[in-house]
Amino acid sequence: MRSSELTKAKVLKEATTLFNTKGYKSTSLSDITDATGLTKGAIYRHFESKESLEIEAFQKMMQAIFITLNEKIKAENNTRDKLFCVLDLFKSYITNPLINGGCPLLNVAVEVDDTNLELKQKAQQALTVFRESVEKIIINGKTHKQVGAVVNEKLVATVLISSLEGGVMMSKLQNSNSDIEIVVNHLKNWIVSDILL
Amino acid sequence: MRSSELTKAKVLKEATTLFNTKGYKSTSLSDITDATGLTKGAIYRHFESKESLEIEAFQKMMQAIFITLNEKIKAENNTRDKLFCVLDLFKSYITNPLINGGCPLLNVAVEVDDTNLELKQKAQQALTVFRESVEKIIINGKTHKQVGAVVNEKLVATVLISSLEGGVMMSKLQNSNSDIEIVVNHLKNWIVSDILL
DNA sequence: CAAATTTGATACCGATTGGTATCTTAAAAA
DNA sequence: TTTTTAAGATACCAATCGGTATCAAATTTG
Repeated sequence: MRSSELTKAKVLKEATTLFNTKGYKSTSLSDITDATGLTKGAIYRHFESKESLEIEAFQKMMQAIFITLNEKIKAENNTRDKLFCVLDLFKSYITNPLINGGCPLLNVAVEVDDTNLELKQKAQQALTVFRESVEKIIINGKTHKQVGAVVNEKLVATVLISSLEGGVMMSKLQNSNSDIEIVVNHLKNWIVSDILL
Repeated sequence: MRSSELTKAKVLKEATTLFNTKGYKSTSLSDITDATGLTKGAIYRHFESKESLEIEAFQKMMQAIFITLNEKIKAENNTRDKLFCVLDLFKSYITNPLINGGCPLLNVAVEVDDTNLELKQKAQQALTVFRESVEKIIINGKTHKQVGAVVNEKLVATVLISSLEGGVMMSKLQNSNSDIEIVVNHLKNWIVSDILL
């Protein structure tokens, strides 16, 4: 009966892709049964509702992203290259997506309203985690004299994230790399000339 | 029979609000009949399908935004203040919304997939119109010696729009003005120090 | 091996979806 | 005023939605 876990993983994997490409509301249970070859009975054995499946899928995506991002950040040993990891992550949403459909956080943040309270809270938490990990790079950079002492880490994190999310939106809409690449290049120049010592 | 136009306008107005707050897919015909007090018969007399109503509603929102934005841009007589109009527009999505639900372009760009081809095309066109109107400010600024000749107008437009759209997303998710205000302040400083002569 | 348990398929549920045919009513044209 | 035309309400449609009760098969456990 070990295959039970495989079934759950399969559902989660296919649902994840569907939610991030078609949208959460637009993805029906039958979309998921079609993609997995399983039946509703199998899905509802592992998930108590569509909503909880949505939440698990979102959490799984964000966890995967944070884990690989943190690994890459840790692998670099200076502030510049750590920050560039964040830029590369967003570029990869378009050029070499780990998950199709663009940034899961952006997708949920825009789709969700006040009827999806729990999913919205998860997205808020994800944004906080993400922002804090950028701020941490800046703070550590100050400690190691790689970042100017007057630099405001909250401002840097907010500007980086907003520009990158907007860049992903634009590139996805235009089916083109050019917007996210313009944004990433500009942010690299900004980091080098205004943030780093 | 004069009321026919009023009825169509009423449907469009309520549908517009619903689409931009709940989302297009999540808004049902009965949501619209509830909001208007009309019946499906009345709605389908004026719109041939839900999809065409979605498209008309989106176009109406973007047109309203472009018209008021262009008026405000024209009312200013220097590059700096014209660019600041664009920033103020995005701040207003959160602080004093002309339409509830944030930026209609962002909402459609994220919700739409390749099953909504026509709506996606309209969103692409809207982004192009928007980008070109920012580029025009920069180009005119060069002509009037208010913008450095080396400034790349496409880069400026892309960076402005992406940052602002991302800022709206963040502020809407967090139910707070702070993110969009940080973004707007940062962009103002950038414009003054790097774009203007 | 036999018994107990879990898994997943089948068949169903009521509610809601977008959409339409029809008919009354109200307004415009004659 | 009468006729014609158009607007909007009613009542319906098949399809699909998320969800569940049930049962057979597969798997663990004893």
